[in-house]
Amino acid sequence: MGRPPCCDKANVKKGPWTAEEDAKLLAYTSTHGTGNWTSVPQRAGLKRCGKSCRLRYTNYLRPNLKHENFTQEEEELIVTLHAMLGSRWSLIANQLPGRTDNDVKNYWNTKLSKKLRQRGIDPITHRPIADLMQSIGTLAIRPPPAAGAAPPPCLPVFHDAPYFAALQHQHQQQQVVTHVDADAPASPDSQHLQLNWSDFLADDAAGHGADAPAPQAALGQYQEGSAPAATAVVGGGRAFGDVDGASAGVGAGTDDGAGAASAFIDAILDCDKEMGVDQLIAEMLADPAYYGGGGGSSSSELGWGC
DNA sequence: AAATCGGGCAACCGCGCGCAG
DNA sequence: CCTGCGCGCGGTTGCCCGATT
Repeated sequence: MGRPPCCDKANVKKGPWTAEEDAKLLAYTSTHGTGNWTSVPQRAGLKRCGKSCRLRYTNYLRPNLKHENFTQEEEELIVTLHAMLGSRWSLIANQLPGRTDNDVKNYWNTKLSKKLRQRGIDPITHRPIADLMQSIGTLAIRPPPAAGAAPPPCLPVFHDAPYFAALQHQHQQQQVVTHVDADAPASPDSQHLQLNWSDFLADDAAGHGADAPAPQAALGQYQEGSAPAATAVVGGGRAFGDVDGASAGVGAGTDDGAGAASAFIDAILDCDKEMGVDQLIAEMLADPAYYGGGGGSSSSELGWGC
């Protein structure tokens, strides 16, 4: 499936770029700009796929790119944004001047995720691994559905009132950890920046509790650009979506049980379109309640870095 | 000194989305 | 409305190089 190759693979060079190729591409883009990438190889005299040219330019040749190591502040920002956005590397990279999505992605995969694991934090959900295991155990003891009932959903069923109540109570104790203090105990403490997603679960319950049709309450708050609602939505969404294993599974719950998880997805998509994610991120980062950069804790106080 | 291993990073691949015809 | 195309994204691969045995 998918679109056909953008170029004749038999006649294009692959593999590492040479200095000569770099010079040709740079010379072309500096005089003609980066318009139609498919025509760039031919015009620049390169036997490369246009896609390859674009990648080389954006990840390596583009002006103002930083090639030095990531700073402590950048590390913290990446972890914070990953907790909010997940693996949306281009959005994260947008907040890091001079960094590309590939840079951020590689740095996360090779360094930051390992750092988090070493601190006992799941790099996907940003929650303590011990809490995650406890959550999985709680889900596992849920009674099986009655005969003839719909197949079990991939996600917790939020309109199942007793189950929801128990789950909500449990998650009130759980938090999304966005910062790791290398010198502190692994368990989150009050000094660290934490994102509570139980708030969103509460919104979800209030908005469409036992049999309400749609998660409008939480979604509405998010669309207004409210930092607390938005942050809580993100935290809950990541937690459930990734525990389940794939984002596709988030929407695979029961019809009216989409609840928190689907509200999260809808909210993200709607906000991307309607208000621009950059603006949202800026608002969130400006709020000291959600990111220490606005005041409160400095990098040194957090002790980030190993 | 040679072989092996593992980390880091550049590059590739497949897919979704938006747009124009 | 449908189709094809270009772009951008996230996931993955594979090479390079330093560390270790």
